[in-house]
Amino acid sequence: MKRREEHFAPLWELSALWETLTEEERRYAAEHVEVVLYDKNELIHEDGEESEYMWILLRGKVRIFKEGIGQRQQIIRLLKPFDIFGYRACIADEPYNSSASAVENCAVYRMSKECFTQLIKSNGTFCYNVMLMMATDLAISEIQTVNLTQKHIRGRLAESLLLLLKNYGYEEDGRTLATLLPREDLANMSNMTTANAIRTLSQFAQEGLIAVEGRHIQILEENELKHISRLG
Amino acid sequence: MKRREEHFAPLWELSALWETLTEEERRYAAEHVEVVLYDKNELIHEDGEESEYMWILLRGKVRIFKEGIGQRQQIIRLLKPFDIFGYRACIADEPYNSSASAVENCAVYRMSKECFTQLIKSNGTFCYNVMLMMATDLAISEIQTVNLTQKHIRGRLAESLLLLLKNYGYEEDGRTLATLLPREDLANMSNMTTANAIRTLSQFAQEGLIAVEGRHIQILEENELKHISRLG
DNA sequence: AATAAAATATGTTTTTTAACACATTTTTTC
DNA sequence: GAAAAAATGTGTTAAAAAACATATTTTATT
Repeated sequence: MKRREEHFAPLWELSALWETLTEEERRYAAEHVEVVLYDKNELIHEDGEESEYMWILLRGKVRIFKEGIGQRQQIIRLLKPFDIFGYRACIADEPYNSSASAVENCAVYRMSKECFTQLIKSNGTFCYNVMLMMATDLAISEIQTVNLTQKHIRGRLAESLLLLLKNYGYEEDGRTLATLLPREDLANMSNMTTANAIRTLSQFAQEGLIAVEGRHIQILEENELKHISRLG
Repeated sequence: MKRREEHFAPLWELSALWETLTEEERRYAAEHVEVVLYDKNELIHEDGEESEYMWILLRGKVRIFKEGIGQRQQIIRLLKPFDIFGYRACIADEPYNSSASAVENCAVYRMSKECFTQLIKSNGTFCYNVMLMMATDLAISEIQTVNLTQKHIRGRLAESLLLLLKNYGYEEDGRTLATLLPREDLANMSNMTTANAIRTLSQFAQEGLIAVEGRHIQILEENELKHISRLG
């Protein structure tokens, strides 16, 4: 658990959300924020743990997940730089409702719960923007529930691949997903066993929809994947 | 579609949420709210439709659901009087993300989107309370995703029965659920086919966990149901 | 009250997916 | 760089749940 200090752009230059802070609030926030580094697969917060911080991802990828029955975990969302997490629990002043871990080596800003809720209370625009973010997360969660419960394996995996594309985009070649996930994570996103994720991925490759080389996945037939995802 | 006017307590006497409005805001809200009556099974709003109102349930029960593949519908939540709905879409200024229909004859207050968002913008405490509500809904949605994807049929049905108990409680006899739902709704809550909901309900009755008489369901072994729900 | 429609109940078959097993490859660790 | 551990790939079997079928009961409609 190395926790070196490092330099990053100030909070208010990261995203539209933090721009809404006043000069005074910026100073206040800067005092209550610190850089933390996490190693690949390191746990950032755990489901059920008392909430103490909210985080802003600076570098790397983070998975938000819940453990279900018999250690099976469901990935709820994957984060990219400047996404925030842990904010729901801070607002509700409840324990975290899910766990977060680093997909790869990560850097984050960590802000104390007190600071975050204070900013929400003092700045209406900021509050409204956080609210909008939560409204988006709620809609996504409800859509995801139906996707995961009603679609078949192929549909669920296609959905996950398209989600990765939407979230992280392509490498410079314009075809290879800019995401290197182990098959187990793909399975945990798609509510299936690892063996079935591997098998279905092979099928997609055989059908020429994707090309697979280790964890590098090329999307060859996006429209066909969309079709499979839509049908179930 | 009968829409008779009827008298109900003013908004601010309904729940803690609306108490936070100032005198002026109460007058403003009262002007933008109207009573609407819905018949059993009548659609209140539909997934994908442009959001125009948020609602406060006054009398009856409402189901919030999403249609998935092949007309299968997933019930996301069931509402009781003074619960609000349609607010997420209004805040995000998006189309509704789910549909709402009356489980039984219902009365609601209907408030225009403009009024609701205006109140949120003008009243910080009110805004924070709405935010708390959304934080709760988000946590419930994420828990529900894992429940519905990872538990087996018996676990999912037990879960739904316990949810009905928690949400609507018992009749005067202290044993019979104060909820008369068709088996199809039970199935749609629990992510299973109607036939399987009926079958599993019969099994539970045979095992002495519940007693069934038409749509009246008595909970006999709450702890055992909790156990089944926990195990999956 | 008669009829039609919808809901409930239950048995059987088929499909889907998890579980298990094991070989092979890749990645970590010392 | 060798050994150990983890991840990938694939076949087989078992379990879970949907689909289908049909009878019966209840509820709605005229």
